[in-house]
Amino acid sequence: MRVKIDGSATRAYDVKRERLLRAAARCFNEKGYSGTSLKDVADKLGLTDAAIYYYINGKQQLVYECYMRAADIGQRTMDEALAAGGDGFSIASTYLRLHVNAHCGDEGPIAIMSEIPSLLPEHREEILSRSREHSRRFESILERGIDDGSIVDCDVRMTGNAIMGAINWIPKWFHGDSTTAKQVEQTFPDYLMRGLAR
Amino acid sequence: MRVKIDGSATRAYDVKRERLLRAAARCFNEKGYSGTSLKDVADKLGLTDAAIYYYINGKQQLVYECYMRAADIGQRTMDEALAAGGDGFSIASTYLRLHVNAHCGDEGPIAIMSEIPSLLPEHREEILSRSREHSRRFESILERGIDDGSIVDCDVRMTGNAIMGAINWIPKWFHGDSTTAKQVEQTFPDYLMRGLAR
DNA sequence: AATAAATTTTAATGCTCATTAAAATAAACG
DNA sequence: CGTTTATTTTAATGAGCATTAAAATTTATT
Repeated sequence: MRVKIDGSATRAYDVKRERLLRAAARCFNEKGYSGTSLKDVADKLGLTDAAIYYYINGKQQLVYECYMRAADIGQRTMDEALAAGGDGFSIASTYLRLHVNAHCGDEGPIAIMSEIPSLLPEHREEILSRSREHSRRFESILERGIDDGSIVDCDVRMTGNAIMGAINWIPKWFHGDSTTAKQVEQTFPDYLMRGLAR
Repeated sequence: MRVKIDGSATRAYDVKRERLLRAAARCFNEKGYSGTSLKDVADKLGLTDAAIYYYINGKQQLVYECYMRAADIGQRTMDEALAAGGDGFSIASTYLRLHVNAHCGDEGPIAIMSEIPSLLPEHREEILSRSREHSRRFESILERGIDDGSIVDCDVRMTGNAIMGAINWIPKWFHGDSTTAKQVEQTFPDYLMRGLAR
């Protein structure tokens, strides 16, 4: 295991570690946590399975960090959308555009939280709570839109579930070609938002 | 292994076998194919893992049958919606209602095809082809609606992906309480269809 | 180049879990 | 009851895979 001296110490290491997280996220999204062997992940990087342990503590740590990274990105996306301002409808719209882009764009694949039950109890609690917080924030955007008249009256919990589901399912069929990526980014937010418009 | 004499021979056996498929589908939906051990499934039935082999040939056979069952139900749902008739919009609407109900209603959990890569090659081909066929049929309903003016002009491939994703994700958060089931059945088709209306 | 540090590999180890065969129990039937 | 048939369990086998330690290799430093 490596010890970091200071923040600037090891750029190369950090880059490779990030690459590892992305490769893992892609594998997990495609074949599930348990369906992915460390060899699968290592193969994508041209490494041996054992080499992964130089960057991370084990497989559980790997999902955990993938999920945390996804939570971070989701949170940032939400912050950004709120900062952009506007009525509820346009905030939600901005959020969707950014979030779809996070899945399909160059930021690389972000992990979908499809196997919470496979997490270690101590991780599960934290991830689940962040995920719930994220849903709650999205629902409150919908509520705001309903209040300001920009979004049609609806069950925000269920509608939120529908929208998030549509997005979370993307990695199941989208495998990263840039033509399709553009289609997704243009179509998804449009369709999902049309269902909310008054 | 059991040999069936004739169609009517063993009612009890068939019932238990069906129960097994449902228990497996629920487990697979929650924890993924590889994340589910035969013991997990057996526990839900009050059996030992080995007992499962009395009903089915192995774990691969189990997913295969779960996925086939899902494909059967999806196909029947689609047939029914088409038989009900109407313009494209109302066919799509009927289909969504039936399909959401298949996930949340008493028909029990139906497997979502979230781990195609884990299937044996000979199974994968068949399941994948049925799944594609199903998508194609749904897209053609959307096209029909666009032609007859009941559905807004859109990219049917992407819009179909969005709708199917929203539905496929349901089992990730819905765990079978009947109050929520009603909410889903009332809200989902409504929201998903509003995005298609002209 | 010589040494030190960083990175990766090889080669075990052990655990989980699917699978199988044989034995045990339960149900049906005469 | 006793005997056959159906169902389930116990116990053993073996494959796959995460994990670890030590060795080998590559990269940086002087």
